[in-house]
Amino acid sequence: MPELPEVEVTRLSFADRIAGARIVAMRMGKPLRCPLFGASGPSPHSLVDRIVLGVRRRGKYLLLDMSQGLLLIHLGMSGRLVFSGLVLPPPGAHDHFDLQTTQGTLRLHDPRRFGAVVYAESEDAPIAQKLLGQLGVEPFGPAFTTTYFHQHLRTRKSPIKQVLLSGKPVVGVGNIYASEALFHAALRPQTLASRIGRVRADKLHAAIVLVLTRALDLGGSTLRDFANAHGEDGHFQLQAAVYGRAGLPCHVCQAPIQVLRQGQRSTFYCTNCQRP
DNA sequence: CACGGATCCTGATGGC
DNA sequence: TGCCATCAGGATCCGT
Repeated sequence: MPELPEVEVTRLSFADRIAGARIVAMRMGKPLRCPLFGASGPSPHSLVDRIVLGVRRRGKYLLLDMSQGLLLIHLGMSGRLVFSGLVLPPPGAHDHFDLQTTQGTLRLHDPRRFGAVVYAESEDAPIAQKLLGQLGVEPFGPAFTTTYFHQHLRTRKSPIKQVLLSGKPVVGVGNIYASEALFHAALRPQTLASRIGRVRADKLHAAIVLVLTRALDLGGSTLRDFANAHGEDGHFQLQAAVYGRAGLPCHVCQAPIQVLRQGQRSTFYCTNCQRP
């Protein structure tokens, strides 16, 4: 479900409410992408009585800082977090993690189980480094400059759509926002990244920031089931220019939006507005 | 090392 | 209605 805007919207929807809470209990359901605790890690019970200090985000990971250690939470394709001060209903078949605190319960619902909840002693711990260490720069951070972006693209031989999805130059751009950013930059998704010159790289850089910012403002995209931790839908999908619009007229030129497969993912674009 | 493909898992949808 | 194929917001692993 979640690309960077959805993850950030989720974070904003419960960070203030959980900060300062004391952990009362924890429950795990079916296994997720990574085991919660490594072989030599603490027992689940040992999280009890730790204090939640706050929630940060790195790429598509949420980092739940505690008085000792942190939890890395990833929503995968189908994950959704709920945080409620009320008593939650008994966990369903796809509720794989509950963190009960003095201020409410955080619950991960993830039918496909591509998500992850992982404990690490610190951000420098091996497991945290393995998950976070290779990530590209933050799109809203100072390291994401036009010069850096252009230099990175020059080294990549793949189509630009796949380079964006790789998360190497910049994190947080997933399948929806990659198509959207390329549309706003007037770039064909098949264009080899290495063939993109400075001017168009700068344009794509601006398009990425613009699209992610707009999606954040609109509360993310709700395609099938995304909701923030309050249970509220996002609205970006209502104004997507190309994503999910195969065969429909381009809002700019009326030509039918095309769809193609790149790396087993659908890419949407306008042949007329976007050039190789 | 960089690339492309297969893979993890469940549910929704559409064609026959 | 049932059955099968395809697709879905992500990331990792494994050949080449």
